[in-house]
Amino acid sequence: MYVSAYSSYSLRACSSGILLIPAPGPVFNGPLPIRGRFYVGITIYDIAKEAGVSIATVSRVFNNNPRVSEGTRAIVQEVADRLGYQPHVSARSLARRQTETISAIVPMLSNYFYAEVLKGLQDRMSATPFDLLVYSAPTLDDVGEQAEKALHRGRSAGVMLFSAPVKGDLERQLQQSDTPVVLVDCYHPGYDSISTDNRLGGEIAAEYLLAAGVQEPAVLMANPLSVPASHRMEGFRGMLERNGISLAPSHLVVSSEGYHDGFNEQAGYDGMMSLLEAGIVPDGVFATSDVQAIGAMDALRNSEYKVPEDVQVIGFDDLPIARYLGLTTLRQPMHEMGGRAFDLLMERMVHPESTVAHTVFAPALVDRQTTRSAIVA
Amino acid sequence: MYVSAYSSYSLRACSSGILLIPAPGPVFNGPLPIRGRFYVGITIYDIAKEAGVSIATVSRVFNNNPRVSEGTRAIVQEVADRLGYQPHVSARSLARRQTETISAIVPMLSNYFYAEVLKGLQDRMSATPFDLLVYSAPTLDDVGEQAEKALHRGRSAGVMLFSAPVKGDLERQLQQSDTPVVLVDCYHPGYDSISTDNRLGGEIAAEYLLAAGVQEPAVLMANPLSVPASHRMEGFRGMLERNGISLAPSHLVVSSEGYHDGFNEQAGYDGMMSLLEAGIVPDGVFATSDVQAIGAMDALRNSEYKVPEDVQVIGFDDLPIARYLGLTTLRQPMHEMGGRAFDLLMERMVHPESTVAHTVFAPALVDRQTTRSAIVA
DNA sequence: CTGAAAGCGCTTACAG
DNA sequence: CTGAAAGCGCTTACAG
Repeated sequence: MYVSAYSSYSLRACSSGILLIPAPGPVFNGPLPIRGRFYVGITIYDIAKEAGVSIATVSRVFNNNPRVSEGTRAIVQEVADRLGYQPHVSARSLARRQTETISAIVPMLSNYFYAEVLKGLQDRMSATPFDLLVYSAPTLDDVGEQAEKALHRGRSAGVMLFSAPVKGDLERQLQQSDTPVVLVDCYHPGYDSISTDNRLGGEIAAEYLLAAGVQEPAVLMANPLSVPASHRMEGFRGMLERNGISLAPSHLVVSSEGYHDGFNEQAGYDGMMSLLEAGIVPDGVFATSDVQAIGAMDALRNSEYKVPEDVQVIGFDDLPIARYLGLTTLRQPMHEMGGRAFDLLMERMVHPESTVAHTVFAPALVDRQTTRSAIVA
Repeated sequence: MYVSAYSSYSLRACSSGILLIPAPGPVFNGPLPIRGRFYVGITIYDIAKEAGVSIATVSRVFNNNPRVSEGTRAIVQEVADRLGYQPHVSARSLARRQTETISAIVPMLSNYFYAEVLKGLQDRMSATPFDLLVYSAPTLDDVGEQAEKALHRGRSAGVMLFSAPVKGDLERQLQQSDTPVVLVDCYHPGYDSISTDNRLGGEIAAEYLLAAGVQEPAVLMANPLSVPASHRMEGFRGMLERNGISLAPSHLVVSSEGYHDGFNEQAGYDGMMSLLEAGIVPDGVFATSDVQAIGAMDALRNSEYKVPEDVQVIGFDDLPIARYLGLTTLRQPMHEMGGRAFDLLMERMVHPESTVAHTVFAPALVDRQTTRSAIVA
């Protein structure tokens, strides 16, 4: 494979006709639209003066307080529009003792599972006044650090914590905070949560592979610190055992990457290669995520094994891409999970004392071409 | 294909051992860790009183003001730690006239290109005190709406606008704002920007396909309102013409989806199918994104065409997944783009009046197995 | 090195 | 329906 190194280049007209401008050197001479980092702009005092009312009245019209006459409301509105007034968010938050932003702490944006869940979240949020702060926490230490920021006083109206084991310091952090929390893809008895039944998913995968004639299954697992990955594996292994087949330690390959890594193509590729290099050729592979399955299939292809003829492969997640790759997998309703997570958070904000609720989705088998049963049927 | 409908279920112990709790109904009886949506917690007044100093002094130690004696600094610190004090972000922003959050307006999180760029951004940001607000703007109207929120007074120290045509209302919005802006994957003479040379990418794709023996190329393009997609296509077509080959209108299929859709697998699939159904079987296909290429390959597979033997395929982006799919493509340095975008924004915040700079990356050809030259070589 | 005071831009009882 | 005033929790000259 050949990769020409990319480079950023400057100071020449490139093929697209865009004039490239180096950091120093005056090229653009038009008026600079940017003035600084300080807030300027007009306040309620400006519009109060202009409209001939008090600031209280101005504030009332912007808060849709009914106790403002139509007349004054109209003139305030007109002045505000003309001057391009907009409330200052920090001042408003401070005075209201309430903020309109919520935070999501996710292991990494470049994990497509999270991208999909966040998409669902955003779609649901778009009809609300809330803004979304996204914190990235690839390692367990990062989770604590980012949680600290997200739970900062006045920072978030609520936080959604993704895929984190809630115990120890993190558990303490959450307990000390008054911010509503919902857990996504993880569990703790004290907090609302939304997840899919990972054990059940593993069980379904095992049943399915068994029915498809697999006799020597292997598991490509992400980092064992990941609770979802562990549950998927345990469900799989348990169902195997209930069918009289045991999962040999040699057939369980675990990613050594950081706590929430191992959910990527490379880990799947490496895991599959390590199996193959050890002379192990399973006839069925359960990967704890779709991307791992994709990596594994690449390893199989490079080693001249055919999927599903030689090796059947099943993933987990059902990313949109899985469909176009013909990947058999267990679907998590990612979009819906994001939307529901937001609903739960709103519910908790409105009723802080209501009973904690856990929503668990059942994963659904999506039968495609990387397994044999589809062919048989 | 069979998909069992997933469902959320409640009130039974599921296989994973998690007790499912319905929304109403008391099951969790432990102490509720959540108390409400209002800020509580201790302020500088509390710690000033406890430490026997003024609030000014407390503030100074938290702002690392050197003019505090070591002794008082130590006691204030101790009291603050003991009481678990943390500054209130809104109060601080208001008083400082400055906020520590920046905003990114992206078409959609579920487009993996953005997920990768944002990852690069986050990685760079993690060493800074800044937080990231993510706005999602799938349609052109949404862009205006979200920009309005992101540019709200006091909202963002800076905003990064992704893939949006900066003209008309949007241009006006930016001009009226004092917030530093950097453009990512788009261009305007008045704002710092970072992008890749899309036309050049198209040209390279054309040259490459031609060299690989393609005689009847086709283009699978995203929505024509997308400037990057248009430039890629134009570069491709131009280079073809310079080589005496013209791109017939029948061989240019354009997605009819919304302004920033068409960058997805389904669009690639549908585009390829429409070609095939019209009896057109190109021997080379340039897709304006990797995911479109993946969709197209699925269509080809379903129609029993072999890649690259019958049809060569080249994508754009070089998502991590492309490598494991053997997809030949043009790489954009997504991670680096995110990091650089942040640097540009910081630079602009510090030097509001400095010359506008445009950074353009040259896309790099990554030669893999969906084209023939790799095999020939 | 430290404190009193004004101010950041809103909201919201409290009177009228 | 409207206004004066206090307050949200900080920061930052200004004095000392």
